[in-house]
Amino acid sequence: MTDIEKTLENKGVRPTAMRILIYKYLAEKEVAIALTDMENAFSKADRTTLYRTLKTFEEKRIVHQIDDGTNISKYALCEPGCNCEMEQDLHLHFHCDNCDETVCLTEHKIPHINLPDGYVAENANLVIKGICDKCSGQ
Amino acid sequence: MTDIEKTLENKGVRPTAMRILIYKYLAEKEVAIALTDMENAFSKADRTTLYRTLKTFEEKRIVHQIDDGTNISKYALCEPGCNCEMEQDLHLHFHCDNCDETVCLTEHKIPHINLPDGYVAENANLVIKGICDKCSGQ
DNA sequence: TGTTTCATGCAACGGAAGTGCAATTATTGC
DNA sequence: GCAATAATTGCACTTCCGTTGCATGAAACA
Repeated sequence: MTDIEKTLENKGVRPTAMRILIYKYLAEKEVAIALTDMENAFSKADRTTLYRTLKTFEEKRIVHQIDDGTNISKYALCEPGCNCEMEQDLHLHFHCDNCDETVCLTEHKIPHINLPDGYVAENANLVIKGICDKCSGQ
Repeated sequence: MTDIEKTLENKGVRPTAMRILIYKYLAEKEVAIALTDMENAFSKADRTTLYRTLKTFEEKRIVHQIDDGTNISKYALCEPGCNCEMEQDLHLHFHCDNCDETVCLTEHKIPHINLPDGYVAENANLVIKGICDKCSGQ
């Protein structure tokens, strides 16, 4: 039983062949992945399977969904021990307008914001747009 | 010539009847408006006209686009004198998970973030999700 | 082994964004 | 005012993404 299988079981999802492949794919990518990206990477697999796998992973806190302002949902693996919903684990994301890739900046947490009376915060999403290190470096 | 017509002309768009109506609609709403909302409000007008008007307004800095994580683009009037792209005018948005409305919190600016080397920030989007004052008050 | 539960694949739907083109309206120059 | 030009609006259509229903297949369980 591999590490990935253990991880999946610990999170409460059955480690099927497909899911292990998808997990591996997400693990080796350093950028957030859209459903379309997965379709291209797994041309044999069905769209729905990929979709539902991502949803399952999200539900079980294996990945977190990222909304980078492109109106396309993307996903990235959670850090070990991350509890996505907790304020201390909410990190910001960077979207490069040049290469169109989105990355997690996990070490940059979203600062706490004091809201007006009556507003109750439950989640937060901060996306910085600009040019990423790879694109600006050249 | 009304104030709205002057505003539109100053921003470089011809103040047609349709555009004045749309501007008024946006002005009297306190929440961010999606294209679908406009369709319902202006059942006589064509979707494309509304769509393109919003795009024109956005281009001319009359409205700013808001991405609240619902994967539906919404729009709200810019504050007078606002230059949406400038860091000092980037305010945060609040999306209520109960009533599904999104509001600008213009007095709450997005805090400056120090990015890793090589990353160049050009824009930022911060959305807090939770329960708004109207929904939590009851 | 038979039953149940879960995962996968196929087909289709619906919503939203976007585009091409024709028709209409406004603006400009004469 | 009138023709020529440019901008705006409306209609039809396409594309893309997210999502769901249903049938099949594989795994777990009794």
